[in-house]
Amino acid sequence: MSASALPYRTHNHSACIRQALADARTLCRANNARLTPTREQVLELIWRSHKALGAYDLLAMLAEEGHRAAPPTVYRALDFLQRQGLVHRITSLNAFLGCTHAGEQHCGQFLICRNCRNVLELTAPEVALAVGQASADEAFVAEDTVVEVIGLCPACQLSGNHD
Amino acid sequence: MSASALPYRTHNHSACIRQALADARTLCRANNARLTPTREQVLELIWRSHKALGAYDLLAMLAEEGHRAAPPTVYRALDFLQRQGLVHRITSLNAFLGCTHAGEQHCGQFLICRNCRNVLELTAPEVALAVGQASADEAFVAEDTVVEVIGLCPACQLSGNHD
DNA sequence: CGGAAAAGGTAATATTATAACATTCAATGC
DNA sequence: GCATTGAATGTTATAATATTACCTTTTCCG
Ligand SMILES: [Zn+2]
Ligand SMILES: [Zn+2]
Ligand SMILES: [Zn+2]
Ligand SMILES: [Zn+2]
Repeated sequence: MSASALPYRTHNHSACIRQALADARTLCRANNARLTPTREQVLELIWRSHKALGAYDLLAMLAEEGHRAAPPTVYRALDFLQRQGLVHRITSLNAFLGCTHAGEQHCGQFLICRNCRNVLELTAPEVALAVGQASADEAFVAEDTVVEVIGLCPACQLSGNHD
Repeated sequence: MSASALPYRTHNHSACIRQALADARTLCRANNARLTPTREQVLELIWRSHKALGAYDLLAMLAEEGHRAAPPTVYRALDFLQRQGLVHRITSLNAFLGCTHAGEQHCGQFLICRNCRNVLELTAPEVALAVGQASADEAFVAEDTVVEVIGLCPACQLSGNHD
C-alpha cells in the first residue's frame, strides 16, 4: 500500500459524496426501494465526512437544514439505509457511517481513529476467513460479524495531537 | 474439537463461579487492586450464567439480594472489573460478561448465540493476526479490537426454538 | 491519630433508541 | 380520474443505557 486510504488524506470529498449518492440511487432503483428525499438527505449528511455520526448528530444537522424532524425519522431513515447496504452501524460508537462498498456482497471491518474519528472500512477476506474458521471450530453458525478496531490512523500518528 | 465448549452444554456451573471468583481474588491481590464486597458481588452475579448481562439487569439482581444500589454503583464496579481484565463489555449487546481468560494477556473474540444468548469467548490467534495484518496494511495502529459474532450456538442449532 | 486517596451513596441528567398512534403520500387497479 | 391500500412520515411519549456532580464513608499510610 503506497498511498493512504481516502479518509486519511485530503481529497475531493465532493466527489465522494456525489459518487455515494449516485450509487445509492442506482442501487435503490435496482432493488425497487424508494430513496425518498428524507432518506437521501440523511445519506447525504452521513457522507459529509468519513466520520461516523450519531443519530442525534444527524438530527441536529437536519434541523440546521430546516428539516425539523424527531428521532424516529432519523432512525427509520437509517434502518432503511442499513437494509439497502448503504450505511453501517458502528456499534462501539453508537454511530453510523456511509458504506464504501455499497452493492458488493461484503462484511466490513472498521478502523476507527480515536483521535480524528475518521473510519476506514475494509473488506479483508483473511479477516472474514479467520473469523469464519474460528466460529466453525466451535460448531457455531455465524450470521453476522462485527469487527471494529480502535486506534490511530496514519495521519494522526504523525501530527501528534494525542497521547 | 470433539466436545462442545462450556456454555453450550450442561456442566457444574458452581465450579465455574467458584473458579472465577478464586482467580479474581488471586489476580487482584497480585495487582494490589481491591476486590471489595460490592465488586465481588457484581462479579459473582455476572458469573451466574454464561450470558452477557446488562448493567440494569445486574442492578435488579443486586436489589433482589438486598443491595439497593443506583446505576453508578454498578457501572463503577464494572469499570473496575474491566480494568482488572475480569469482565468484558459486549458492545453489540450493551452487556457484560465474565472473562474466561482472566490473567492471560489476550484480546477476545465473542460468539454470541442470538437464541439462548450464551456467549463463548475465544482467543484465536489467527483472528488477532488477520486483524493486525489488515490494520498494518493501512498503516493503522490498532490499540483495541472488537470482534463479535452473532449466530447460533451448536445447542440451539439442534433444538430448533429459533428463526 | 490525622491527612489523603479510594470507594461508595445519592440525585439529577445526558444519550441512545423505540413504541404507539395519527396522518400523508404514492403506486395500483378499476 | 379516483378509490383502495400499503408504505412512509409526523408526533408524542417513553424506554434503556450511561454519566455527572457532589457528598459521605472507608481504607491506607505515615
Ligand atoms: Zn460496507
Ligand atoms: Zn486520525
Ligand atoms: Zn477475556
Ligand atoms: Zn444458543
